[in-house]
Amino acid sequence: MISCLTHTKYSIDKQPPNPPFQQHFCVFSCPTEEVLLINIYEALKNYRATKVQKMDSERALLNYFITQFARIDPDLVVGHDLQGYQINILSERLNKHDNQNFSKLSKLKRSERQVTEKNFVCWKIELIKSRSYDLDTLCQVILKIKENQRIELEPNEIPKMYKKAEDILKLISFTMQDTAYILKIMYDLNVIPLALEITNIAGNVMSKTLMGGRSERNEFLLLHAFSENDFIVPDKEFNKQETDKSTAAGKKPTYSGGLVLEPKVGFYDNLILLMDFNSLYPSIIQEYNICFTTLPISNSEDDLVLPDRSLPPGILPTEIRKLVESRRQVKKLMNNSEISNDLRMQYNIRQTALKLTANSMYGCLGFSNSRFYAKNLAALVTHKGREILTNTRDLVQKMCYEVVYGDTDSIMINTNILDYDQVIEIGTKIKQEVNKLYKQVELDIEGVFKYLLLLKKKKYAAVTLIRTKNGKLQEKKEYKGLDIVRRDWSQLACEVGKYILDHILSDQSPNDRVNNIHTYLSKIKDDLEQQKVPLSLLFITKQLSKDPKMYADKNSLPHVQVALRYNEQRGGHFKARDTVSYVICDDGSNKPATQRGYHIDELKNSETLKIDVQYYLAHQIHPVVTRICESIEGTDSFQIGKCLGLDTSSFNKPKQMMESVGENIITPESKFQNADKFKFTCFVCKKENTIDSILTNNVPFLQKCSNSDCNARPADYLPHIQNQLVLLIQSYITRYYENRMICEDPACQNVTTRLPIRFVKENPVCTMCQKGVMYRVYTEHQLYTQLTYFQHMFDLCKVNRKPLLGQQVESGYHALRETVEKYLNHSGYSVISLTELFFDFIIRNKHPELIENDIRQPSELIEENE
DNA sequence: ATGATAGGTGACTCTC
DNA sequence: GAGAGTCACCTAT
Repeated sequence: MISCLTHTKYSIDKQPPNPPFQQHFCVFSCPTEEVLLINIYEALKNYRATKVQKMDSERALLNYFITQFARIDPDLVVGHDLQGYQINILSERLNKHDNQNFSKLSKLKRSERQVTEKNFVCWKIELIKSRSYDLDTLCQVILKIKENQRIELEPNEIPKMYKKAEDILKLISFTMQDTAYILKIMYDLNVIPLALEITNIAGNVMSKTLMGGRSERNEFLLLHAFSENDFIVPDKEFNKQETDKSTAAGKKPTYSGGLVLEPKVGFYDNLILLMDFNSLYPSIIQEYNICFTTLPISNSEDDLVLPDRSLPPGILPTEIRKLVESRRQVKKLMNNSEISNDLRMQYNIRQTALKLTANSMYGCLGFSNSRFYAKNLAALVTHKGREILTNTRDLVQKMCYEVVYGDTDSIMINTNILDYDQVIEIGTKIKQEVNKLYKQVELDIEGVFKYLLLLKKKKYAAVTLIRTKNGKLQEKKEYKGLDIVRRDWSQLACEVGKYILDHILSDQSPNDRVNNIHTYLSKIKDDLEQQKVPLSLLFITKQLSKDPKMYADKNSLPHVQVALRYNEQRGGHFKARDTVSYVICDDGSNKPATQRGYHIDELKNSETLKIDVQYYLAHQIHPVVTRICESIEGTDSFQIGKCLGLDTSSFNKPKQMMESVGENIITPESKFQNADKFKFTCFVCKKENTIDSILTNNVPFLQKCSNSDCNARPADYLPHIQNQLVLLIQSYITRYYENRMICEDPACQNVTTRLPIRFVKENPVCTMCQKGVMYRVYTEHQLYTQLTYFQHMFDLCKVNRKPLLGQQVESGYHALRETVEKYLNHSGYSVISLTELFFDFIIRNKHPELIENDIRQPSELIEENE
């Protein structure tokens, strides 16, 4: 069966026509002539939706189609999965019937030497991102049709549809409907206008644009540019690289790329400023005049010499400049409020095409099969990119702002404040400072995060704030790199993960957050066990990177096994670059989960297969949720496993309470509320200065004595202050080593400096009342907090709005901070866990001189402490 | 055959 | 069995 829609006046540079097509037909023949469908002609008489032709044989069907195709003589043919499937079937059937009219269609075959006039839309393009690219999914994603609105038949079901006249009519409807969907998808994506714009920019052949391959477009653009400037272009074969034998998968990078800064992992509820360089690589090429005409070309990554500054702009930078300038002009035209929507759309497509072209220039420099391959140029671009990012980070840090992350062309800055406008102000200041250093490269404010959960390099979630036209702040969630944005995790795992993230990225008490999460997980477990979860949420989708038959080791690759079996048993046609969806089932076997993947049709047609609930709990939901909650207090892998009803016996023990975890959530005010303030006497007036922050009434304490009658500048007698600081710190340390312990029972109040022998769990039992547990009067934690407080107080970077400070004052603070840090670095507290500190207790127990004299039950010592 | 590299994760194999 | 090394996928930029 073949169905076809045609439009004879389609404009490639205008909005899609309405109605979408003018003529239509459907032609079919029955697979076997044994089936006598007496009533089919009768049924067709009443079918008015389209013109239907019933042919007596496949040969006649093909003849009819070819005649119609020749009559229509299309310039553009649109289909879904044409290349590699539909066209192959057509040509195979034509060959089989040795059709004399074959030549009329020969233009279909790319192998023909004759230049093809037909343009086939085969764009696999970057126009959309989708979990899968089968027609059903595309209809849902692009046309927004509902999940079961379109009927998709299993390949093996189709022949059965020819046994009844009413089924044939259904089949005709389905096919016509699909044809209309395909056309609508192409219209909605603006495929042709965009391809036309790109083609006009690059100066290549439009059919090649539609066939994909950026490197050829890039090649044409440069060929035009070089010949206009009277250069001799490189021979097509000149740059041919040795074909890498392991091209399929084992492609190793040949030079270094972008720099990714080590993220300061955690949850932030301050405003975070996101800044990035606009089109960094195109800007670098212009900034440093990187071109084939300004530098020698080599294949060595080490040749990183900049062009002489006196050289005139090269061809490559000039071409990029033209693209960028055109785009700027088109965007200006686009924002004119007086133009029609038609024109605005056209401008928008054009500026998109210009951006895509400018951004693809760098990639082609590093592409080893490009005619303009120049590895050293590509390496120089990325080298400069790394340098710029590093310098920017250092500069921002020098301005006393905390950089928490950055990737290739962006940095995230923790502003430590909550006011949106102030953050924008800071961003503007940073922007000005950075942009002083470059002519072309330009840093800009990209956004402001209200919340940020930073998990790993390239993995984070955030709530962005956007200022709307009426001045209000709008929130928008963003997820980057997390499991929940990947198609190789089931939608169930993604939705559970998203739910939990949304709870973390919201105003809730930490307690409510964790409780909500745990309750939700238990509910999901119940839903899954009671089969309340829709099957479609359980699909796991993976792409075949090569033809399924070409995999050497398919045992651990479920999607490959499913594809092979489906092709073999159910008339499927999975091939290289197709996506395969499968579910993990309990099939009664003991095989590993990787060998229990099944296609949805296999599950539906089987009475023995069941969803493997355990797999989804333990290998889909658990890892996804655990990773998201990694830096959230109050839950961990063990807890999450328990909620999901997993066997937790093999899990790692629950994490030790670490002081550093969640530090970002605690404000300095609450953290240091019990710490002592810093005091020093003025060298001149002898009055005591009490310091609780770096500034008092916006005046730094090193600038002015707190005694208003005293005119001394404390910074002038810095050594005096330093010495007082040292004595103070030493007094705290002495207090810690006094080892004074107090009984928890207020009625007892026993105080001792000797460690009792009897312990209950980790706690020593009071020597006096024999009941209460004893605690240190001054703990290592208190000492550590005290020292950290001083460090914090002398740290200029912790001040949000720094007034202008003199050099002497600034270096004074620096010296005080260093004094504190000398002692802090000596302390093991920040690196040693509490467990090890308790071990320290035990060691002391083995020194008799430290132990109470009245040892009555020495055996307990061994027993308790072993 | 048809821009690039950086990075995380799961599953397997091999080694000690 | 822990760990390193490999492949396969998918994503960020």
